[in-house]
Amino acid sequence: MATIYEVSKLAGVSLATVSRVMNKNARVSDKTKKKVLEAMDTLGYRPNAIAQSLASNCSNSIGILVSELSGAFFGQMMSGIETELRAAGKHVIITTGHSEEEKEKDGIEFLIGRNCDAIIAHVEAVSDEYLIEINKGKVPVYSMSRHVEALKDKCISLDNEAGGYLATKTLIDLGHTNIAYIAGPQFKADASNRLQGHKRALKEHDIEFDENLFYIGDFREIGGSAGLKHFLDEKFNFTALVCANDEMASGAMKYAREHNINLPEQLSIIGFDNVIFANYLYPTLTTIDNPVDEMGKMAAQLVLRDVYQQKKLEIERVFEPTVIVRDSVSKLTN
Amino acid sequence: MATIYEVSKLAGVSLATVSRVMNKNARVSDKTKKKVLEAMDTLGYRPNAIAQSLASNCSNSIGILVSELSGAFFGQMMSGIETELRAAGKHVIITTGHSEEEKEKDGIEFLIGRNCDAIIAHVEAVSDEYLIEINKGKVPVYSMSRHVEALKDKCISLDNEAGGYLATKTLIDLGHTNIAYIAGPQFKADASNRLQGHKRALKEHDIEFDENLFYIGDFREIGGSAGLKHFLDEKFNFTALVCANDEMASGAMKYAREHNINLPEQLSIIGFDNVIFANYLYPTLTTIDNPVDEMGKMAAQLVLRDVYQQKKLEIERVFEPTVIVRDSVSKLTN
DNA sequence: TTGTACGCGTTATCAT
DNA sequence: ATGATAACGCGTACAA
Repeated sequence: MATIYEVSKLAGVSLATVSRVMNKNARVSDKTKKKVLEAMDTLGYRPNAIAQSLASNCSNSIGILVSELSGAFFGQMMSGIETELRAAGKHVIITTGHSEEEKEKDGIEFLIGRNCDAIIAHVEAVSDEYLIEINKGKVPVYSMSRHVEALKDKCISLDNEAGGYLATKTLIDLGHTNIAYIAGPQFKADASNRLQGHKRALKEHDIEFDENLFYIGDFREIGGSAGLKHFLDEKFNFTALVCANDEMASGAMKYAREHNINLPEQLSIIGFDNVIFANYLYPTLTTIDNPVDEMGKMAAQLVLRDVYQQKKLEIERVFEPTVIVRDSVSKLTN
Repeated sequence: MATIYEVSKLAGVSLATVSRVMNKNARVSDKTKKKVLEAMDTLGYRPNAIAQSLASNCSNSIGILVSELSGAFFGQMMSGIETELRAAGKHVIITTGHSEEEKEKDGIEFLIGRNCDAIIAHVEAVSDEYLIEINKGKVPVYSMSRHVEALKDKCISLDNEAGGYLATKTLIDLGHTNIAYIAGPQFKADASNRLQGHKRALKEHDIEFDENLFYIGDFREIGGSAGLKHFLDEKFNFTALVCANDEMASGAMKYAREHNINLPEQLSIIGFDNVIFANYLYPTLTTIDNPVDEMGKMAAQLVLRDVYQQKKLEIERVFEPTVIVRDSVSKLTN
């Protein structure tokens, strides 16, 4: 691989001049610039990113920490981030936390050790205090889908409480009053906020929260099946079901079909996230839209602005959820 | 951040010695080793990965190129790769190619520019020749899900032809003879190989390949809906449908339901890949298993062995597909 | 506008 | 076993 030194020799200029034409900031005469460019071309010169990083103390890489690499939710999120960052010539280093405190911390320190200029993390198990503490260090850690007041300038999140409210309110407006709820793991901030929204909607309509109609799932299909099975086995009375994400809704729908429950006539189901396959389920899933790709894009822009002093776009930090009405929910008929 | 220099000063040894205790290869006396370790500890020393890379000419990072970051298929693939690599202390830099030749080349060169020690690529648009050519360079490029004979030591792939054969054969064995086929984009090697397998199965059973019952989709849900719509609009006669991947099968199933076609009584549908949601569709999707996560893991092991001289595991380069029987396929009843 | 020289934090090659 | 010292490839004051 040709180095900057060889380029300078071929072009008959100094190392510094070559460096200057690369980092367009300094002024170089057109003549010499042309000579250098030509030399680069004939040598097929490619700057060594590692050496650049070492000298400039800037790696042009952004660390991303997600819970899982698979799953529609994270896929869309990563996609939003990477597209935006790549267009700006940055690159992403991706690793996983698996929703476990130790692994999440490991992941973040791993990314710091890799000299990332910033980290965008979707963490669920570490404490707010840890996030605050780690942010006192050199590399800024941005939080996705989780709001920490002390770090609000570094958070991009959906108003999950409003989303949870919206989901339940949608069912109530259709006449349902016996509404079961399958929640996500409550140590996860978004899961807990969604539940709070659910409770607020109930309260607002004088419906008492019923522990019997509450089940904590795992945000995966199996959690939805297990939750619905639980409610049915116990013969509890309900006409509608809120699932705290679409995967669980899918699992619940599968279980319902296997047990000959007509959807949505006998049971209305609403999901959360509006992942891609929600529109291909049967019946198509009514759900709460969670624009994760947009949020990922926004997080990337935030980093570009704060860390690399690029652009000056308006940053939207808290996204508002909306209902996507499809076929899995119907009016309560007596 | 403490540097190796400060550690050496505090421990009262030279830079070289500190470096030696880090890279456990060389022999250092237990006494000095202990001193150094203590110094590192009190200073909270963390080696600078960038500087290590520059000096050792090894970045400990592996580039991954996928078509998309979202989608069950790529999610599982990345997950398999990352888990294995991370456990070995390596990290992944992920970027996308979007199935377009220019972007795929861009992506690969981007990763090379980032000094990746190796690249694992799922490419679809670039030519075999390009892959061969790029592999003459310093950084080895491994290919996922695409077999290139001249590069067979660097390829991890599913026998897609056998899979395509298996899918169609499954239907034939159930009595179907009018079998429609929705293919993937034919410039993609896996799509083309699956189709070849389909044709072989037909031929083997003296069924003529019917252009009318052939449609080229896009590997996404929409392609499946469009394909089935096409066949139905033209009123072609068929009792079974092979979709070259599960997404298209999902799209076709949705379209079928919307047009009151009973599945699988009136139409048997088989998919390909066995992505996670295949088991949550209605009816649950019979499909060809494609162990992408296993293949990702294997690719990672291959890199670990060839590039980092780790382990000496047996590498499995070509995986055999199997049928996963579920509910979307039934016997032909006259 | 251009060139010189030093620094970035390691590894690696010699000596000792 | 340990210590100097030269790379590694580039950015950047400072000088010219």
